[in-house]
Formats: sequence, structure tokens, C-alpha cells
Amino acid sequence: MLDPNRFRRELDETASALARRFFDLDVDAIRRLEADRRDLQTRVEALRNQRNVRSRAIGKAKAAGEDVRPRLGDISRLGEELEAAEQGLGEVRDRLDAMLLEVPNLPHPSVPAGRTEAENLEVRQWGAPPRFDFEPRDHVELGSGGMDFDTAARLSGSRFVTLFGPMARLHRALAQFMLDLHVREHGYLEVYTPYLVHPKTMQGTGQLPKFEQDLFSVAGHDLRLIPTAEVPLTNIVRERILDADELPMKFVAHTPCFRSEAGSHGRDTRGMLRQHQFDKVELVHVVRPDDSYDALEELTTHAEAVLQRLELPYRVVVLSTGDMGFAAAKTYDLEVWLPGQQRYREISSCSNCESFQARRMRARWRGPQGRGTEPVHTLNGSGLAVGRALIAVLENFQDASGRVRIPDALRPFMDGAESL
RNA sequence: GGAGAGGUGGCCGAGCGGCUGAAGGCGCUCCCCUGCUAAGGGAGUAUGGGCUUAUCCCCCAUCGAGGGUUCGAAUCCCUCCCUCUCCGCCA
Repeated sequence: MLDPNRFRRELDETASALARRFFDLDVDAIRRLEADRRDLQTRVEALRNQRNVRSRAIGKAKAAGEDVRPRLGDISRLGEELEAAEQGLGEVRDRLDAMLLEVPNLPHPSVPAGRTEAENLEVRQWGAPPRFDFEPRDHVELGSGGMDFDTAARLSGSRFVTLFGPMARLHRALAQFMLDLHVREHGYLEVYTPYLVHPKTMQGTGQLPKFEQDLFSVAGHDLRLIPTAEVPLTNIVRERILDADELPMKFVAHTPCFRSEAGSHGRDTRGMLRQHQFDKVELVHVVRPDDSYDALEELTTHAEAVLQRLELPYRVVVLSTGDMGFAAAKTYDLEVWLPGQQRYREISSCSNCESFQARRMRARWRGPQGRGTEPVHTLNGSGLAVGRALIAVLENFQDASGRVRIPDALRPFMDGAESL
């Protein structure tokens, strides 16, 4: 949610900033609703004031032993008026809130304008795609021993996978390795979180109300399955006022993620690139507003460190305004090289949401010189998507015989095994 | 799931339906006193919104959440949520 004051004072500027990410803000509707809100609110408050004053007078009169009956007459008409005004105000507020909740974050000025991923800009590359003197296989072929889509389909349908034996072990090793790296070397606090959360929590990070169709719900309960640990991790500070010395906070969690993938029918149907359920190690920062862009760079290097330790070639791109997520002001994607596809594919997305989520969550901090609170800034990034990391390891470390070398960094988690 | 108890400010804790946004205490901040320490004295100390260029003032809202009764609700009624105790079930 954007700063409501912006909507009042700089509505047109806000609209043009949003136009950079191709969001069409209904300026007239907002202006109208805002004017109504203002009138109604002033009216409601004036009426309440009158009621309070008179009620208090009645109380005093009664205490003084006066006859209170003549005072009760005209106050009831006031009550009806107030009720009507309150109802009007409620409706206007609801409509205004509903609109505001569907407005995405403002892009940072450094974000390249563009409608699609075609306008993303490469920031840097690390490593070089491996050269093979044979036709590289993709992960589905390479995993044919322990990566079983048929069994998963029998259990749950399409877009699920079952891993067996060393493949399942490798999956666990990757998650374990990432978690340890972030905790031991990058200063994160490890967190275990719920995987089912209230709609309010989803609203805090921006998944709701707009993206209900992307989420899985639980029948008979008012709960949703998390599409990313960003949701529970970021909402840790929901409705809290933090002291200056509590910041920055850095959380890491390994969780499954559940996505309906509505709207991506036919895309990435082969293999385990795009699943309804996948594991991810997620990084979240809660920081002082002045620090958030430094934090974004830091967070991104933390995610990159995982790829570097795994010796996986990748590149970093800045997402264009049109390719960014709803809550993000600026996003770096990490794209890992996949020999099976001969292209870079997203394996991490690191975003600064500035105060967008904090406002929705009512997460604030108190500045060091006291006086007043303001929203914190929140950031999140994958460090990394575990399933995709598994794919990347299989495809990048294959040899002509179809064996897969295990990168050194993972061997301690694989009982020292050198290959798969 | 059943029975009971309870949810009040950063914390503890009081609160006959009427100056109670809320006593008192602790904590914290500032000031005074003090050779130092300890103790003591005084003042201040919620959040959101409206008004305002801004501050102060003033106004509105908030005592788990949402409804209701009433001129008036932290106080009465209803529903829901959460916590605790006991029972049941269970990894």
C-alpha cells in the first residue's frame, strides 16, 4: 500500500509513476472518493463530538439531581443523523481501501521501463556456461533414476514430483547447505514458520486481495498455503512498533511453497521447473528506510554466494517495471544457466518492497531521536529455490555417461559422495 | 472435541454505565538533589486519523475482534478469536 498522503497531495505524480509500470490509476475515482471521505469524516466527527458533549452534560445533570428528561429529546435525532453519516463514511472508506489495496508499488527511478522481461537489463555475469563435447541432457533424463513424475501424478496430478534415494538426498543437501551458509556466514536468524496463514497475513505482503487465484486454500478453514516463506517471515513484524536498535532484522527459513500456477498452463510443463509445490530457502530483511537499498545489494550477494559455492554459472538482471512483482520497488533476478535448455532461468528474485508491505502490515519503527513512528522497509529474496538448484546441479555437472558430479560444497551433506 | 477461568497502555495491575485514554506500581526519558555509589524529589511517557504550511492546541477513534442495548459502554448482552487449567484424542 502506498502512502495515503501521497494520494491526497501528489495524486497526479503518483499516477504517472505508476504508469511507468503500466498500471492505470483511476485518478478521478480516487479524487471523488477522497473528497467524499473527507466531507463525511468531518461530518461524522462533528456529530460524535456533539453527542459526546451532550451525553456528558446529561451525566453531570443527573449527578446534580436535575431532571434529565428534557435533554433526551433532541439527542435522538442527532443519533439518527450520525448513524446515516457513519454508514456513508463506512461505504466510502471500504471502496477507497479496496482500490488502494490493488495498487502496486511505485518503481524505483533506477528501474528500467518496459512491459516484459525483454526489457530487463543484465547487471553482471558470473562463471561461464560449461562446454560439453556431447549433447547435454536435461534434468528429466538425468534424473530418470530417482526423479519420478509418474508416481507424483498418480498421487496428486500434474506439476508434482516424487524424489527417491540419492535424488531426495541431494534435494535435502541443497536446502541444508543454503540454510547453513546464510546462518553461519551471512548473519541470518533461522526461523521455522507456519505454512498456512490467514488472508490478513497474505494481505500484509501483497498476495491478497488481488492474487487469490494464485493461492491454494484449505477447505473448511480460512487459511491459505504460503506461496513463499516471504509471507510468514515478513509478517513477523506485522502490527509491531520496533525500536531503532532492533533493526536490521535478517530472517532465513526453508519452507515448501505452494502455487496454483493458474495462468501458466502449457508453460514449463516438462520436468520440475514449475511445480505446484517446491522448496525454497528464503531471506527476509526488515530495515530502516535509509538502509534499504544497501540491504538490497547485500541480500542479492547473499543469494549469489549460494550459486558461487555451487559453482553454477549465472547472471544478475534488473527487472523492468512491467516484469516486477506487485509489492516490489526494485528487483534483481538471479538466473542460472541450464544446459538442458541452453538458456538462463530464474532461480532467485531479490526485491526491495520499501514501505509497501510495512504499511499493509502496520509494521513501524521509532527513530533514534524519538518522536513519532514510520513504516520500516522490507526486502525478500530467494536464497535459493531448492528444486531449481537441483535441476541446475544435475544439468551443469553431467558427463557424457549421464553421471553427475556433486559440487564440493555439497559433499559434506552427501556423506562425501562425489557423484550421483 | 467437552468443562471452567481469563484477555485493559512497553510490562504488572485497578476499574459502582457518566470528565476513565484509563488509578496505582514497574520500566523508560528529562530536570533537581548528590564527592562517588545507592537512595530521594519533580515533570513527562500509547497508537491511528482529522484540523494545521508545520508545531502546540483542539476534535474523533481505539481497553482481543465484530455486532447489539443505551442519551452515554473498558464496564451490560450476543457472536467469533486467542491464552491458561482440567478431561478426551493425538505425533
